[in-house]
Amino acid sequence: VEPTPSPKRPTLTSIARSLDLSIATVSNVYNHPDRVSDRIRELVLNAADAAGYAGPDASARQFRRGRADTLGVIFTDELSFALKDPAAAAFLSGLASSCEDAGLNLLLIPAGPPPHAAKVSAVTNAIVDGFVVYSVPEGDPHLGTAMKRNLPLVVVDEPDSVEGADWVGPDDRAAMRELAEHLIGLGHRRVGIVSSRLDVVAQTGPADRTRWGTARYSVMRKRIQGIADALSAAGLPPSALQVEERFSYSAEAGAEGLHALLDRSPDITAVCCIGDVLAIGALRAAEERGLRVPDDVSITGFDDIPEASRAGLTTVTQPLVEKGAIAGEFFLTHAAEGPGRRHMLPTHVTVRRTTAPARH
Amino acid sequence: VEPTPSPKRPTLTSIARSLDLSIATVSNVYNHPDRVSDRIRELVLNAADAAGYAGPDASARQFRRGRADTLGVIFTDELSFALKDPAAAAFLSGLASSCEDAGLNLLLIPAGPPPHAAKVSAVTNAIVDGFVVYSVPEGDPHLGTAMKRNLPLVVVDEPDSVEGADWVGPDDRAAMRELAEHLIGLGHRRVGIVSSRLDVVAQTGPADRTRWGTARYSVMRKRIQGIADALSAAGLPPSALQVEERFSYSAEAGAEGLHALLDRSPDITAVCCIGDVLAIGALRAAEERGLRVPDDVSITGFDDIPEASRAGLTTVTQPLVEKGAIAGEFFLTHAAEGPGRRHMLPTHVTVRRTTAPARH
DNA sequence: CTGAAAGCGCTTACAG
DNA sequence: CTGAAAGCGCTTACAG
Repeated sequence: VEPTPSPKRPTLTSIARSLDLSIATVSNVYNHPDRVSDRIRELVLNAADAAGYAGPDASARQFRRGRADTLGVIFTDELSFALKDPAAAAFLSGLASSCEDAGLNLLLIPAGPPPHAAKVSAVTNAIVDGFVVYSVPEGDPHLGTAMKRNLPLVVVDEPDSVEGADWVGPDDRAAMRELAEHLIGLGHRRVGIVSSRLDVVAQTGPADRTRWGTARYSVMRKRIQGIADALSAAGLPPSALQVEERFSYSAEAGAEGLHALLDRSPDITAVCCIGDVLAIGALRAAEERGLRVPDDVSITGFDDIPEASRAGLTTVTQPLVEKGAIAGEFFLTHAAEGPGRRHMLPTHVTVRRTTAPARH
Repeated sequence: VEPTPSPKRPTLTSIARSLDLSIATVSNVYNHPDRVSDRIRELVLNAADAAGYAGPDASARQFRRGRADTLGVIFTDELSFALKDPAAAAFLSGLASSCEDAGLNLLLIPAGPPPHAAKVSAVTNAIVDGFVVYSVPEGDPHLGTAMKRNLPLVVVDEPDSVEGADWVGPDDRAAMRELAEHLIGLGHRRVGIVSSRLDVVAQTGPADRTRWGTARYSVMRKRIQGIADALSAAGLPPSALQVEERFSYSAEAGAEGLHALLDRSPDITAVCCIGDVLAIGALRAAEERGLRVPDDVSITGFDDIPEASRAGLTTVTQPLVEKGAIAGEFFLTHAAEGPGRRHMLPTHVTVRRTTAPARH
């Protein structure tokens, strides 16, 4: 009489042994059902069921096969932060649609803000076939870690040029310049900008040219640069531009930013927010001050999230969902088409109800 | 003279061999740096760098250790779909915040709508330490697969009672009843409901009592039931309630729903949308019809997403981010506190600017 | 259709 | 501080 097997977690081996079959056959039941007789298949499935065996262990399987069928996504911020941005959610939604078609899972990797980076990054241990890096600052340590893993890498938005990576994003500078030209055309001569943090080293309040000109968040830098380009092309002095920096990217920050800007420069007639979420908050802040938009101040955003159109916000439209889909495609076609591809997303200025001629 | 090793991907073993060290020592350099002399550590790290070795292979490591440090999240819909709902994004954000603190990654598993379920579910192969299932219909096959894996399981919203799982969600029925009482108090006697799909088997158009009473999406069922409760407690006949079902959960669907409802029952004075996203669309549809809200029609939502407050929507407020955080906590404390816990989320009716006395 | 065998790359006691 | 050895659970040619 054999001893009854101890009540451990069942494995392929234990199922095989209990049935006096080889593990190869049991494996085939799950992986190549057609290579196995009906009788055996049923036998195995029943035994598995009885033993509470849910099929081959996922991590042993993945280890053995060498493919994770998973794409890792790295965000700038804490995940919990990033997901509050509808633009990021839209991006993720587009990415998910590429992945679903290919049967890929998405692993969200909480990279944490650079300060945390002393510890081993979750990027090191992520079981993935490649990475999509969403908008991280230049020199980000998680990006560095991802690069070392020698897996396909797709960078979204920033940093601008990462060796061995594909890239997808808009031309932030040109897009924002076009928006500023719209404003200048309306007669605006004093422009304020509300930005979320420009650099890894936090700073709140007015940001001078040196500060924003060397920002390691290159998307922010370029958007501001685009406005500066337009202003200077119109012959306006550097003082025509005021930048107010906040730490977070939220409606609250946008509201604070607008207040700060108008408190210190009451002659500002147009406030460009670096993103729609900030602009939504700025709209509310203008109302709090008893200012009518657009009659008293013009306010603009960037991204064109769904709420922007409902709020009538004038903004720069970029294809957010498509951005995610393209990032997914880049990963999927990485082997065939190699790294180094760049996909510039089309943008346009969408004029709605928050911009109007400057009041003088 | 030894042959130079072939240019394969470097491994712990190849690094060890090239340095004439044991693999245990090389492993220690990465896993227990303190157990290793400075000299050896540097030696190994340099050799690894030169060889392009990024550290122990993630999946071999995970296989060996037996812990994935990853939580799997299963959504009802295609992921790409789910992420368009700000309530889901807020939930995920809360979940991410619990996970970040614990150093867990989040694996988003595209479960796909039930029709797809014939194939092997991604749930089977997901390398995770547990699952959070977000609002799936009763009898969902992915949920069944997840249950079989014998891992900690947390169910959010629905289904209602899953054996061996923890649960977190609001009391949908009571919450919606309270909202309906608010409406009845304002004199409304004919109420329309716009719902996204009620059952796995799609159907668009009017949903009769049998349809919604047996809906496998229990959240929808309960919310409708809550309104029916209030109406019947007020002595109103079943015909006081009209339900319009759409397939998707989107602003467009909400707009279509409102139009359909008012086309067929022009005497409806209040439209309850089963969620805020639908309500946002219904608001727009009312405008399209030249109806003033709330003077001509009252419109309500459910969830209280950020945009709801900006739109002035009267709705049921539930703590969305907290819901995610609690789901994360449940997973984290699963071992200690065992399954079967239920956390009922508090809700309240938030009256804003889209409800007013009924026009007669 | 079924099975014996090799081996994926690593970590962990344990011994020295 | 360093190393020899066992083994995690599985899949895949290959042979019969």
